[in-house]
Amino acid sequence: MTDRLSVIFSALADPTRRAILARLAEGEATVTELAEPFDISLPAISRHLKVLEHAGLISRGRTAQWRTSRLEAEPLREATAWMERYRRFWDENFARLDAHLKRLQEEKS
Amino acid sequence: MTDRLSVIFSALADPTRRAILARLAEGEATVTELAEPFDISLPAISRHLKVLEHAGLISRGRTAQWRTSRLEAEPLREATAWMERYRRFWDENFARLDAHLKRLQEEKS
DNA sequence: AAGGTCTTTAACCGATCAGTTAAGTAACGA
DNA sequence: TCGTTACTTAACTGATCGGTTAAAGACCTT
Repeated sequence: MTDRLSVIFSALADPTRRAILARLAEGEATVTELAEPFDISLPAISRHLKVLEHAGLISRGRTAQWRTSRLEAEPLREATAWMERYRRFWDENFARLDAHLKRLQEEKS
Repeated sequence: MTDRLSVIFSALADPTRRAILARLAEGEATVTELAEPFDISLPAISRHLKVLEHAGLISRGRTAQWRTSRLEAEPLREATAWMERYRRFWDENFARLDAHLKRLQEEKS
């Protein structure tokens, strides 16, 4: 389980970690702020953050004694890209949508 | 870890299971066929299939002594939908793309 | 009914996971 | 320098995970 996608998906497999990401979508936050909504200890949160950081889903900074976390969604793009391969299996309008996206691509160039 | 998304993401967190899904994208297959590329025992594959089935990522049928698996990508749609919330954090062209998709929606109605 | 093929279940094992408490580290403020 | 706030590391625990081998089902063929 050393590959990138596995690390990303298993980071996302935990509801606490997904909730942390949701919170971070609203802006940077310190460890204590992130811990506040949960009924688990700070060390537990600290390790969740380490998992998210390891997956590249957050980056961390230090300001005085506070360690701030910041959302980095690039891994989500990778995970989404992997799933896109299966889009035709669920999306009836895939062909149409695909055409639109292709058009958009062409517009850009 | 009883929620649907967690079950889906942890099913996807294993490379063997993702490879099985990739194989199934090419069509239905029996357990032995699915096991063939891997260097692990049949019971191990059998349990991977149970995990995928439990996540709703495959459905299974019986034909004589063969149990065929079939890709069901709906959970991938759900997972993608969850990640979409973060799209603006990675996709520079999100606004533009979003506009296009909205236009597509309106066309449909 | 007996034997063969395909698959699952059971029992076990070592590793990893998510949590705990207790102790350690880092930076500030008096 | 001492105390306080913020966070991490260490050591432990019980549960889950991914694999194994051995035995049990399920269905076909003869």
